[in-house]
Amino acid sequence: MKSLTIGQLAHEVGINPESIRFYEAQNLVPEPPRSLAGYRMYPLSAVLRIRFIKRAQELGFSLKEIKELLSLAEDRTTDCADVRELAQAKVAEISQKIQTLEAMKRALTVLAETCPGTGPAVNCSILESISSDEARHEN
Amino acid sequence: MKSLTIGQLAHEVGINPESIRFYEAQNLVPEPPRSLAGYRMYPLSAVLRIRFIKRAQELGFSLKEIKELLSLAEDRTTDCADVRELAQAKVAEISQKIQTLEAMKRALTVLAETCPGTGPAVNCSILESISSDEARHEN
DNA sequence: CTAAACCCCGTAGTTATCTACAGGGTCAAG
DNA sequence: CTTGACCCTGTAGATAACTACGGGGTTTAG
Repeated sequence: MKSLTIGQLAHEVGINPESIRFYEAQNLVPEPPRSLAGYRMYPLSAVLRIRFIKRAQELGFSLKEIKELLSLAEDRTTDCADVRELAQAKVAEISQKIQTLEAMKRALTVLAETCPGTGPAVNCSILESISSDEARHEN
Repeated sequence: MKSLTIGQLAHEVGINPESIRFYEAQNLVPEPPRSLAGYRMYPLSAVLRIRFIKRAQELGFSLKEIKELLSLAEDRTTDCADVRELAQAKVAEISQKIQTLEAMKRALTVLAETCPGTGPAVNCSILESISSDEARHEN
């Protein structure tokens, strides 16, 4: 067995065939050769490519960024620094998101703690606080 | 001046009129009375309501959740505990997101540090690692 | 030989949160 | 009384990353 149908490939990597076609349409996966009947016949290397995509997604890269990573990976003249730059930019972006979430969490935790936890909500401190706080950006 | 046109209200809270109509369509803001010409005429309290929405968004609530918060806030029989529960659930959700992001950040940081930072990317450790790592979920 | 399970293409729908038109009416200033 | 800034409705587009569907052909197991 030298090649895989789209279904076999999808099964192998744990996504569904439609997603693979979608990746193809987005130029993340090259168009594979076709069988006589027009079926996509994937080389085994396609498994690696899709795993790369999935792993990069887990690391927080968007498909657009993954496309960039893939073309860097394919270009023999790419310098490591280019790749590292993308990685570092993504780290910075993730850090920023974390900061924002931490700020939201702190603010909400304070609210939840202030709430008496029982009694009519008419004077619930959470609702009051949401109503009246002028955006205290802690980030 | 007892009421505001949609443009005045929008200006007052710093969003644009289209968003207010959108909130109305989503039942986050009640339909206001209309002028003879059919213009929306908002009571001053609409300012508070939209500020509530904005503040809750900053705290990480989705519009759907905000709708829930608003109806809790309006229902005189609501108990504080119901509100606190929503807040705590949101704190948990945010914590989870933070954890995921922390894991992504750690993994990516390791990659970026391992990368020599120069030289051909053919054997760039980042690309290699993305290719071969079997999803090491650290979360 | 037939029925299930697969594949094809193209288009449309999903979720969230708006934003942008198009094609009209209205109001205030000069 | 005209011009520009506003308002109306309804529909479509933006973004991400798929998912579903309709209406077909193909392959394979029994």
